[in-house]
Amino acid sequence: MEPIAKSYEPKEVERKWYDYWEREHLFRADPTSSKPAYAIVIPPPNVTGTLHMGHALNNTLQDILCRFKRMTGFNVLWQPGTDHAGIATQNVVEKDLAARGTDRHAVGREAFIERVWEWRSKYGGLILNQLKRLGCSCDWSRERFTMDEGLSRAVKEVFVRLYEEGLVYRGDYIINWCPRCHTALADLEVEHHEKESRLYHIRYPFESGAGHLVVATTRPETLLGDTAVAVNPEDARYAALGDRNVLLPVLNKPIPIIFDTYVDTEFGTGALKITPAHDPNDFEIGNTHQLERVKVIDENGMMNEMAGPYQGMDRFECREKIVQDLETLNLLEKIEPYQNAIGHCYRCKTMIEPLLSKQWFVRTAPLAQKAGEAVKSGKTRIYPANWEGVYFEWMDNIRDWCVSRQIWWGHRIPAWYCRACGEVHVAKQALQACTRCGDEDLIQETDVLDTWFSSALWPFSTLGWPDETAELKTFYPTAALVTGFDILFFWVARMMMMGIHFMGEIPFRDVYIHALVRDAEGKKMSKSKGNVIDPLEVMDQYGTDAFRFTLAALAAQGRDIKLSEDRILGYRHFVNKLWNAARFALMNMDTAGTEPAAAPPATLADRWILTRVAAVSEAVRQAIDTYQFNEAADLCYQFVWHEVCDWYLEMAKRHLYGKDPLHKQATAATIQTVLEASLKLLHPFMPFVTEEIWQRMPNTEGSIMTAPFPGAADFPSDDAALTEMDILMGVITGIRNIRGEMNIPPSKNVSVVVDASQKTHREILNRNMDPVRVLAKVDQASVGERVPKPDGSATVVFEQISVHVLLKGLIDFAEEKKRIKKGIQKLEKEWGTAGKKLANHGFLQKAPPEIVREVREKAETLSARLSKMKENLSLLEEIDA
RNA sequence: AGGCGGGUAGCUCAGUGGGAGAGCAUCGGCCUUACAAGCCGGGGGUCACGGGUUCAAAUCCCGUUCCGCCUACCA
Repeated sequence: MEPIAKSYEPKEVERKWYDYWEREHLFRADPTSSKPAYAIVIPPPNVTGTLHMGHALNNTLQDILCRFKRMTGFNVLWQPGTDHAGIATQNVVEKDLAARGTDRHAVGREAFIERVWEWRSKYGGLILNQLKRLGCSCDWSRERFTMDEGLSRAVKEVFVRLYEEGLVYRGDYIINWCPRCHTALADLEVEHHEKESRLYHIRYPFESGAGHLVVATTRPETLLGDTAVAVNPEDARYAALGDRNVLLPVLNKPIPIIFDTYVDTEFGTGALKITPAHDPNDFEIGNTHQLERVKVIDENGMMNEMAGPYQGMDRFECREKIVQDLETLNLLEKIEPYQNAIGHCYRCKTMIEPLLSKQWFVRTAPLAQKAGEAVKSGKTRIYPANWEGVYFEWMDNIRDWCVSRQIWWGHRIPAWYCRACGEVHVAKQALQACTRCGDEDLIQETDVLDTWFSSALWPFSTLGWPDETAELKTFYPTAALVTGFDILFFWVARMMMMGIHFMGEIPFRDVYIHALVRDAEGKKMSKSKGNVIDPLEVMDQYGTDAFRFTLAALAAQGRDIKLSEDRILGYRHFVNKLWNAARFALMNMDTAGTEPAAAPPATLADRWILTRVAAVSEAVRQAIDTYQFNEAADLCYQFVWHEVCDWYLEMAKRHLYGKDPLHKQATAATIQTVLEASLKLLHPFMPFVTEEIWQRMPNTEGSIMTAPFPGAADFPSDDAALTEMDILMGVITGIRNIRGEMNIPPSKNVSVVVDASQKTHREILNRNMDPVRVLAKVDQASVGERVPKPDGSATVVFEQISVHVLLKGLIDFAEEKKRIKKGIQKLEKEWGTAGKKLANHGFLQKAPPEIVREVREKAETLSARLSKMKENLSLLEEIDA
């Protein structure tokens, strides 16, 4: 292996180790393993997709979980794959056709679908390769696609079974129609945007006699399809109307006035025009009153033959014209500005047209009830828990799911119609003949299923269902699902419903909902806003490990992530820090040898760092297990940088550079232990750099991926070392503080006199004066009891220890007095609050005893420190005087 | 309209009953043989505002305000 470079260069390293992991089959799951199973199914990215920040975060978190679980002894399956993304993919290929001057209708259905498959085989793997760059440890040998043979079989099976159970039906309903995509959309696929709009007050003349009824509407063009006007039976204004008719303006068609409590007397004029074929509420009212349904707008958003003189006009054009005509007829009372939320297609942003149409639906209520219960009972837990409320809200108010789509790319609905008798057959395969009339002329339904129908089966369809496979047995239910909240309803809720219904068991035990990645201003990243940060560019610039670590460190629960490049830069520095720590360690292991020393590590630093690594390992395990990725990342960061590098390695240098071979070896062995542990702790976050270093280390075997994750039991813990080290750090920091404030250059050594009133403190310091000398740049040092403050010294007080730094000729008395006064002020404030508490009877009586004891001890320490500092101050003042 | 989340240092954010923290930025000192992508030290906060509960509140409750998001069939 080539000599270790001064700074970490991610590019080649990343490719090298990813290839190695794949070559060694380290991502492979084993359905026959005796280890406990841990499975995650990937939220399948669209085949049309390219990696964006959302994917990067989502998959980084999953990879952290998978790598962590492998290292803690689980048989891990991370199931990868892609989604066929019906409308999105069809749009892409259609755009391509348009560029060639043709369209799908000219090409024909079969040839078109063939083209989509071609497109998919050419570009569909793009995002998966990008996931590999991110380091994702998916079991690629099990890659699935929602349209592949096995999954298509599962889709058919589910559809047919639901139909047989009466949970799938076909019927005439108002659906959301996208006139551009030419398909029905589920309620969820409609985005509502607040729009400046107008409320038109239109006069509907009475059929008989004079006068009119004024109706308020935002959509005057739909009046052509009105089949009634409704008022509230409680509304005194209209009580006398009886069963009169009004005349539909322009068309002069008589329509009845009906009474329905749905009508809000407060809104508009209290009279509501009813258009059952073009409004979901009107449709419902039309049903109860058995009104005729008159469709006046067609699938292209154009007025049809029922629209009389307006036939052939676009719906918006018609609106303008009809308003003009109403004005001419003196039937327009007024126009008010109005704001309302209007539905748009989530794919193409075209305004939705509610349209009466024959569609396939899934009856969701019975499925939703069980899916709700599974979370209520805690069988599936949602993290963070506040999403449970959102989940319940949706499950409790669920409406039937319109699953048919009038597009070509997708699972064609397995239903056949008999041309002769009209019988509908739902079956897994085409029938030879109609079972009712025996006719052989059967035609298959042309609609396909909503993309989310197949995604809803993902946790079991990918494992081989409906066959009873070893995979299903081992990995279902899966352990965790990691996803963004934006698809909580689209996907998570539906997987719950389908999983429980068909597997008889929840699809996953935990659902972890992570944040959305926004730009540095907190705006949603979008191409149109131009504020998109491309994860691939970030990886190029900063390295994948730094990027992944940033995402993890920012992934606090319950808050969106504002991604700023500063943070990524900061964590790149951390990667480099780790790299250099390893470089240092490796250089010294070379010279010290790597066999564990004969004598156990005896220095305070060794005992301390091993105790710390034990505690940190445990804390990191806990944090990852509870999805606190930011906590885990931060623990690693603080530990590696500020404990291992800043303190331990600095203290270890003395032995490494010293002449005692035994100490040298013991220290090298501890460094090896601590470095190995650090690498393993960081591996789930930074897979590449940790593997690179791991492979360079002596005495490591195989990949770090298969190394056991550190735990508390792996290291000797020694609580005394923690308190001793606290003392030592306090003294060193104190001296450094004085040096800094007094502007003593690092090249200049100082002498110190330590006055410690406690015997244990004196012992600790006497045993560890060498590290103090090195780390605080001290030449002469002595420790004593009740040592008088030397002339020309600056003093820092820590616990009950005074450290006098001799600064003959260097000291600026005014500065020193200022410094001490500042310190006294700070302490007095703290002492004040502690004293207040202790003077409070309520506190002494009601606070837990250990808290009271803590405060009391603190007050004592503070007061001892304070008196020492004041003593110092008065000494200084004497000298000054 | 309803619901949810947020307001903590200049910036980005942790912290959810007992010591206000991190990273970046900033200021001062350092080319100390792992690392200047570094080392040492300093400064900086009325924890949005008002009330309440509690011995004790950034943390729990109520209200106000600002920001963001989600859901919704008042035309």
